Amino acid sequence: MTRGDLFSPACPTRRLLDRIGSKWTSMAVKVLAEAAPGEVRFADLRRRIPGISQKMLSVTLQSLVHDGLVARRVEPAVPVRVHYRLTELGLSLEVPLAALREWAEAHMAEIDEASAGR
Amino acid sequence: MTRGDLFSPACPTRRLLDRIGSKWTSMAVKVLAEAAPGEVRFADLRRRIPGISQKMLSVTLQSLVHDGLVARRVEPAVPVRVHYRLTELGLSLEVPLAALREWAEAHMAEIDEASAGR
DNA sequence: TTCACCAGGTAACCAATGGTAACCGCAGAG
DNA sequence: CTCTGCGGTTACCATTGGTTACCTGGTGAA
Repeated sequence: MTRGDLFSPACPTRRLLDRIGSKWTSMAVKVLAEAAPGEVRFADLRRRIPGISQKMLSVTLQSLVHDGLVARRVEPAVPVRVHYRLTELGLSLEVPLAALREWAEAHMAEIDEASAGR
Repeated sequence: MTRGDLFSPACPTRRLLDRIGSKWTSMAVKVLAEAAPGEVRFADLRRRIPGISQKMLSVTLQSLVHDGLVARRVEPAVPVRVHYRLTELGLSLEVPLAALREWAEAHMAEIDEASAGR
């Protein structure tokens, strides 16, 4: 359907997953949630998310800020410091997300087993 | 990293989201969960997931079966009928997923508002 | 006979995602 | 005077994900 597609206004879940399901978002949210209600600086986030590049961290945070899940605070210090923290909305998302995380930690081994099995 | 990349063995959440976060998986799981513990046939799924193509439903179901979240049963009838249902693992995933769905239904409007705002 | 249905498979294409590398200005350390 | 760290941005590429379109092969309906 290349056309207008008025469908799929439905399922907000998919739209949510489109936002938080991208490669690095869940890890960023996790790190920010662990630090909540404190803030984390850009470079700290980078260190705590192994393998992420500056660009990807940047765009990931931008989208989270854009969606109102993360707040960005610029400290006008000498080399400018930028602090990130979860908003209230972000913190509320943390609840179901933590449940999903627990499930993942408990059951991903079974998925791996099934995937490897055949 | 086109190379081996030994990093990111961590965060099972991201690996989970890599699997269930793709465009159609969440909707397929939802439909199967609504029908659980009953089964749903291919064409029924196709009708209940507006906009999905045959191919995408096919590959989506394949990956779910591959990951052990969905079971596939072939009924050797005249034009062969294929039935899908959530496995126990899939059903257990439904719990945190339902929580995420509830969050999405309750709060996506706020995200939309924030996104539209700027 | 021709059509549509069933459950897919295949091929080709296109857009979006993700990744690498380089660059920016500014500061303090050496 | 050069190097590093800070918080990005930009340009460029490769890979992936998703899409349309067409194929199969057997069946019952028109």
